[in-house]
Amino acid sequence: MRPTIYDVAERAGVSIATVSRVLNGSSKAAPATREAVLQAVAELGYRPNAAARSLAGHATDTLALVFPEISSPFFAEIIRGAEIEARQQQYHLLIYGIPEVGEADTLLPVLSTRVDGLILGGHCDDAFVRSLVRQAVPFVLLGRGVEGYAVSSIQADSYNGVYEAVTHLIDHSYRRIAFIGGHVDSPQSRVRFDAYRSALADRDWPAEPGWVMHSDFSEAGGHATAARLLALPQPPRAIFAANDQMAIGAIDAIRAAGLRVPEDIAVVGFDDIPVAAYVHPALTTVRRQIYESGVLAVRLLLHRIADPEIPPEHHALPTHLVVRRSCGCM
Amino acid sequence: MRPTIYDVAERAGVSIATVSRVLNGSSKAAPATREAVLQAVAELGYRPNAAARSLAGHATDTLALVFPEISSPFFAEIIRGAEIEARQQQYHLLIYGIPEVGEADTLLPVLSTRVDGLILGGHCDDAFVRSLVRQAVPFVLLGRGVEGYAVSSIQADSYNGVYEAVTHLIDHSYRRIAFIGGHVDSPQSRVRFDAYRSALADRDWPAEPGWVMHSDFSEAGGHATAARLLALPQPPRAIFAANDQMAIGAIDAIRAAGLRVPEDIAVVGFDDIPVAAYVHPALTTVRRQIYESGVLAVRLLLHRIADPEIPPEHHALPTHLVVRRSCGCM
DNA sequence: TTGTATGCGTTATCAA
DNA sequence: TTGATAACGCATACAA
Repeated sequence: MRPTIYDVAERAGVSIATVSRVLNGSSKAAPATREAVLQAVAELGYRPNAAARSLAGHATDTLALVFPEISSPFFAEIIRGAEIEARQQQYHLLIYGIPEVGEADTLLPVLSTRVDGLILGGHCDDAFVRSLVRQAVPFVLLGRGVEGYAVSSIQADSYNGVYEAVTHLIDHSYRRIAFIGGHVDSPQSRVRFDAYRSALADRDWPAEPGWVMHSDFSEAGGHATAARLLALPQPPRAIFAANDQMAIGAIDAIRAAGLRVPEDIAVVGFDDIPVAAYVHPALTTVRRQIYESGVLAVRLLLHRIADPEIPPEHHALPTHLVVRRSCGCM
Repeated sequence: MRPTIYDVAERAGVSIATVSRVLNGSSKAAPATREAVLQAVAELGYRPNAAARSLAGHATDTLALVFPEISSPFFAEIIRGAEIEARQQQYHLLIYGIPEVGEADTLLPVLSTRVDGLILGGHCDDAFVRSLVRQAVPFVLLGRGVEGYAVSSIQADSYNGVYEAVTHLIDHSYRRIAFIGGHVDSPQSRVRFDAYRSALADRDWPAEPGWVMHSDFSEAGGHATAARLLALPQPPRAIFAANDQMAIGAIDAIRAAGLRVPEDIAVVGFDDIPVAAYVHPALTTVRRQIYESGVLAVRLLLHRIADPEIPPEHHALPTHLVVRRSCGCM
């Protein structure tokens, strides 16, 4: 049987209230008793029971990460950042994948009693976000925002990143620049498309609805979509893909068609996932601070938990183009 | 304020004991009262408090995943499998990264009260494993085994996978086959090296200590190690890397040296991570059931939790060579 | 500064 | 089949 606070109290010759106090530092204890308690704790190897503690103290010291695709390189890196920061802050991290948008609703009731707050990543409908706000569950949005609600959010500055990437292609005189987006309904995908369109418009560059396609953020999706682009009567000379996985898939499709990257078609991605620097040709891409997003999400959430009244913060993390070989400009 | 079991009892006109019973199905309740309780639960939107439940019931319904590198493609995929299976079994999943081997010891005491069991992945010293056994914490080992203890483990059948890969290279007459291992002290790395050596020995194939190097399972590590291999007076004609990330790094190094894959040097990896099929040249690699490992780990752990007395199971999941372009045999 | 006593929301034991 | 009631292990208001 694990030692309880009573065992510690007895051994130290004090009451359990005193033990609790020195362990939580809630109020002063005489140095002597403090020492006695600490020693008893050490000797017994006592660890407070988390359930009892949260039952009495109304805090779980636990956060939840709720994501659509846990295992993509992008989310994996976010998880890493969140986990490290959470641990440093003495918090624990629960993880949930929600392949289906609707599943989040099922999850919430089960979850809500086990966590102090949650980090919501990727897509999920506004109705769900609203219900969270209504239930006063502390949470932050990662990778998306929501209009009209007081919710903290962290996003990459996609607009500027994409604008820079497309402008880079224009500056190197690539005409016929195609765009492969993610899920059509994703707000982030929308922003990136807007940036793409604006970049073209601002330079009076040729634009064509046929050069814009939407996929699903996967390598296979990028491959298939690029293949469709190549089959066009007027195929593109450059492709911007809204994430690196699709870009890598696109490169594969281009080569499979017997063409070369970047000589025949240039490719630019988005994210700068770890493998981007190692594929061939090395991927030119828009770097964003993935790991840092995870860290920041935890910090913002902890702030909100500590003081639910603080005004929401909206962070747009900087992005910048990393020029490698796949765009043919170096 | 969230409704408690008392609110439900009052609304249904029964005692809290009855509410608890119908919710847990522990013993029979009259259909009528059962209905009344369920209705009250629905109307109130009642959800049992997890802390109270585990305090009274001695179960947390939570598992922990303890890994060295959360964000590698390999572990990310394991997490995905474990998360899906855990959720299906109504369990929650905590996640912890332990970059330093020693950190596991610090983690355990904090962890132990919050989970019913844990899944240990990657490296951690035997002393730690022993202490877990001593403390009767239910756990399973993922990706490694431990000698002399009654612990369930799940591993890929690395030996046969590597043997098949190296034999494949031999069959295609590649002489001078190099081996890039992971951390020298990793048991898995050792097994893979043994398979490599045996494959060569069984065919009386040239072997050379200089062709064996150890790295760290990362792309950068694979790159650096391959570069050292290329600088040898007698550089290898083929490289087997103990995971795909190192293989991808190695390909990059080979190209950086002005050589071609597979024409000048063939490369084979291990794992078959999702991106392996999309890099160039597409990576020939030993596929193992990563996702399935995660699922199986949860199942074995749950068995062990349900009955700590069951004998440990050791699973060696099948592997097989997936021939793509990087080995030059197709 | 320290101790007593109560409550947190369940499950489980025992009677009824 | 149901209902009191005692744990479960801790935090904390209140007393001393």
